[in-house]
Amino acid sequence: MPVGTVGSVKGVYHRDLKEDIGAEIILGNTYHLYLRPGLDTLYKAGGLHRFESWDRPILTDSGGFQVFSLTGIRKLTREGCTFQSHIDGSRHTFTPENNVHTQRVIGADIMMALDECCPGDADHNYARKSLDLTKNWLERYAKSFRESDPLYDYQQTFFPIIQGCTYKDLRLEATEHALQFSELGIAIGGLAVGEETEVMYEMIETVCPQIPQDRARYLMGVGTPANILEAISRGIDMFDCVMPTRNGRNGMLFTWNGIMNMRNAKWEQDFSELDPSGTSFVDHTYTKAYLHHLFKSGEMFGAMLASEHNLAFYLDVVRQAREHIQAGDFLQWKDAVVKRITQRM
RNA sequence: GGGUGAGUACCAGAGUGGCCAAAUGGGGCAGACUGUAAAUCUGCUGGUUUUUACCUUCGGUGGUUCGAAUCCAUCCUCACCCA
Repeated sequence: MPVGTVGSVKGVYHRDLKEDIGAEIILGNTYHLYLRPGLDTLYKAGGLHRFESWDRPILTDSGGFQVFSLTGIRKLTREGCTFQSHIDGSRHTFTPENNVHTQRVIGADIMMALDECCPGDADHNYARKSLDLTKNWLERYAKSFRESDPLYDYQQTFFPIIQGCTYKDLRLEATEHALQFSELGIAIGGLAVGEETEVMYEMIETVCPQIPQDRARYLMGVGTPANILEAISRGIDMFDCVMPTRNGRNGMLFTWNGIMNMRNAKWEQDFSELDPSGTSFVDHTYTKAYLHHLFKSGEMFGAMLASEHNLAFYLDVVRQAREHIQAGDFLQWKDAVVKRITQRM
């Protein structure tokens, strides 16, 4: 299984799309499909034949997180969630049922269940109710999935999402429930949403041992390169995150030697190559001073180069993680590099 | 030579007797960003001090006043107009 990214599918219709999916469909654009050694054959056996021939499978999110970030213009009910477009105020509704349909239409290889992303600082009572809603939606989603067929000539699978906020009892309950609907993989959601990083790691440690080894574990929305390595050490296989592109656009570069804020004055006269240990062509084609200049000047090209670099770096991180797992020295390697990559340059 | 207008912090530009260390932009310096309403947002930007506070600033000098970036006199500089 090659490590790869799904390119941006935001606003881009699948080449075989059979229905107009409408403009309200919002999809993330940086899925980092790191997969631990040993899972490769699983995917081939799972009937997702495109995984064999195409190293860039499509993964679509349900929109559950968008709804989470829409506080103020959303309404959650048992039926689903209604929200207003920030563009024209029009109302839209996500239900587990129409969400399955949408992701069928897009033709994602991996579809994500519709869930409620519970805030990291929610109390147990709220988290309890939130989890009940997510469980109800998951059951309906699974039913709708079973009763519908792919619209294209390949199989699709969906990942249920484990919620439960920062409460171990809820996380365990959610894991047991979600596993009933897990075919090839399962996701952990509702983390990195306000809680302490250590708490996030605790939740991963709580959940992962409950998941069978042959199931891919996808940690949604995480995170920094260090977060990713720590999560891998706790059993996670897949990630996605806006961080490489968003932070890149805002001038932050992640490298093996630490984090650079390209807007900082210290780079103004630094004509060394962008990242000597980088794997992207931009790392050896442009200088730190040039990128600094682009950001200070507000040139879009700076954001483009930074995104390119960060995506390449993220992929390098997970590729090397795989190699060290295979070599048997992952933990030792991880502890050494985490120190380096988290320092400020 | 005559006339009019203007000189405010790095830049532009408000302010026209006390609530002014001086609005607002820009620039500068830093920070944030984790299933993308995000090429975004936040803070600082005369000096000393942790804050209160105090000190030095609004072209120069000298006045008026309890108090001046603001009023008066004068000088300097710039812009425009007339000759």
